[in-house]
Amino acid sequence: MTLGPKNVTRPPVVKSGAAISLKQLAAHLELSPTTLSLVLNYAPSANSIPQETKDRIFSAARELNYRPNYLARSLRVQRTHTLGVIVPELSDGYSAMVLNGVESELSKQGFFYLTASHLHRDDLLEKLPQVLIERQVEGIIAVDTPIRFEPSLPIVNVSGHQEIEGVTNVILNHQHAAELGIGHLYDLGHRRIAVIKGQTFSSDTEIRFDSILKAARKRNISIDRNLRGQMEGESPSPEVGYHATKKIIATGEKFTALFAFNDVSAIGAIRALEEMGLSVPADVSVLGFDDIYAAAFHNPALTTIRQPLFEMGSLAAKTLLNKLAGKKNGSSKAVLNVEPTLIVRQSTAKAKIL
Amino acid sequence: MTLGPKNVTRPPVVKSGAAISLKQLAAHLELSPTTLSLVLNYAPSANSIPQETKDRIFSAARELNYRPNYLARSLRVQRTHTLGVIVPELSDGYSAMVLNGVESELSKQGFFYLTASHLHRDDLLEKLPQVLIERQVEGIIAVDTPIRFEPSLPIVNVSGHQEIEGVTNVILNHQHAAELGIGHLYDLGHRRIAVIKGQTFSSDTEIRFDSILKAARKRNISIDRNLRGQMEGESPSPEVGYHATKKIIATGEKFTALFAFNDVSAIGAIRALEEMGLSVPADVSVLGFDDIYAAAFHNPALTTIRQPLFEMGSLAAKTLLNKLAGKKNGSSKAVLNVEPTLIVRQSTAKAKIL
DNA sequence: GCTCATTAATAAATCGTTTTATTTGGAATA
DNA sequence: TATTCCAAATAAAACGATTTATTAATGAGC
Repeated sequence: MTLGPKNVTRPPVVKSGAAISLKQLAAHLELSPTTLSLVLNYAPSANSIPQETKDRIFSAARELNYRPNYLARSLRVQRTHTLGVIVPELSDGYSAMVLNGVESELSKQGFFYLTASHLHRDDLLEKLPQVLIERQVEGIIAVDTPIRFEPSLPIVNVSGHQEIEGVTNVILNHQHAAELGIGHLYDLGHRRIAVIKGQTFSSDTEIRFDSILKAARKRNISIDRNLRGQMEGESPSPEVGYHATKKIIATGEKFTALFAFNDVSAIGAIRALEEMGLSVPADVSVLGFDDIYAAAFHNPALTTIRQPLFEMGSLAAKTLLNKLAGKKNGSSKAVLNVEPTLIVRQSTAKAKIL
Repeated sequence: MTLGPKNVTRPPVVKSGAAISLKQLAAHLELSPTTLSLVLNYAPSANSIPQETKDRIFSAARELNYRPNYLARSLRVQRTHTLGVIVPELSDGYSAMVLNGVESELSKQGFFYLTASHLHRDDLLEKLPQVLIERQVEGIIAVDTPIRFEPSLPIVNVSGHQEIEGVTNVILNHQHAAELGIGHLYDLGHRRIAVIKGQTFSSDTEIRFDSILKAARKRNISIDRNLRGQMEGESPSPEVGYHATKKIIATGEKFTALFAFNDVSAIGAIRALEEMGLSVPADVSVLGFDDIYAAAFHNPALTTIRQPLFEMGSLAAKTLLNKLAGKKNGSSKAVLNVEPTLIVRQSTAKAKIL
């Protein structure tokens, strides 16, 4: 293991020099801006221009480090190659993962994006799309965010469940997810299952809960009223899962498994259970949702329903870019489904006989 | 707990209507664009214009939903109110936290930002600043990212350690951090301490390691060569900490405490230790770094050196905006220090007698 | 009745590109 | 010799705003 030279400051590779405009470059070459523009953009009409002139232009552009002003170009060609992305907030792992997928796709296609967080605030939910539109984004990707405006440009909503003209929703197959989760617990012998429901502001809250109830009913399991927890508060920390679980325990109702709304709340739930002297998974199995990074390395490692968040992000981006490319003709689906996966780790085990 | 109506699609609040330009609005009012511009921007020279006319303008703008085109305005006034932010990647919690702080400050001041990930790739490290500059960002915030270009605009580097003209580095007081960490372990009686060193591409790797050695030496502790682990590979998962720890254990050299490069690697380290039948903290104390969300809810909860990542992000943003505002005069410090905090949780305990 | 200031507005230039339409000089054609 | 065509380039308009300079009409002061 070599330590290597420390605090190396590599010589910068790119020389700077004040920005130079096309007009200045043209003056320098004693040519018109038109000619330079045609040549530099490989316009078809530039093939009447002799190679020698082209070479002069290219090499001067390189030497004087000419960089076209994207603002001016965008204004003229009416395309910004920029999207807006609206998320609840950046800190919660979920958004960051989706964003990661979005970025990976956009960067492939030369697009950039402006990020904005709405923090669940109504005023921002209304204002942010407006200011993004002022900034001439070509489309908007919303992540777990309610649409409070009439879309005047293409929109893809990750985990959106509203049916709105012009909005494509990228959503998880929740029925399948619930089948996987409840099926897994059922197969392990669990019959008394607690469920933690998400915050009211999460788009997936209702459908996830309903799907779970349905999957349970299918197996003749009913989720006792006392075993239904509710996540409350804004915090994106495990605390909300912790408190919800404490409340369930306080009812005295017995259960052998707990299906959390997501991994973060599952982690809080485990803490609450262990504080009460209950061991996971020996006494109670805990099932998470999402499969965030922390899930695999929690102790015990979380069994969870994986949402392909990165893929959902890149799918959203891909879809939006397609919408932009295929003007009009791409009537584009209103819903795109992605499939969940059951990831079995250490937080679930055979049910204890009550 | 009420379930509430499901799948509510609230009526959109903002009506759309195709975008209208200033010129069109002016035509509609039978006034010149100049007049509208002066009035709408509250220009001083507009106070000769009678209130009645102003009212007509304002109400027409509202009714026809006039939104100034930010591109056109930016081009004219030569300000974009946009920054570029370059991060290694988005998924790793660290960048997301810093970004969160950046955003919170920028949104206060009406700025937006374009995010770009360099993925530790040399070509991107050189290209990204260029394309951001083409897009007329007014400054760049780099996060844990080496500067490979001569700065032609204001730059703030979070966790940067290169001394470059025009670049302000926001850095943690590593000497203090090391004192806190080693001091804590020392006070618990630990004398044989393993240290996991960061990946070579992390800006903080060298200084953090050196500071730790120095703090140890000050207490007459030397860190055995066999107890120096190295994180290897690109992955932002705990796996790299896991493997580094396995290697240390394999040397057979005994130790009672381990100081990890960060929380993610600390989590991997704990897994490796437990796999070898060593209990944390009973047999080995593990100390993390950063205090990411997962730290508090890991099992055992991580004792860690907290970096105020959110604050570092907002400080970086604030500093950059100040640089932009105070043209020339703000000779602006080259280094801004922020202070670490020791957060004691459950992963450290009194040293076992060897 | 003349000058000057004020009010209410506008024309035109500008930001840095792209694009359409036009010009220029020479060579080929009839 | 006049016409047409082509190569090589340019002028000017446009994108949608802001800003500087200018105008036209009115009223005040002497």
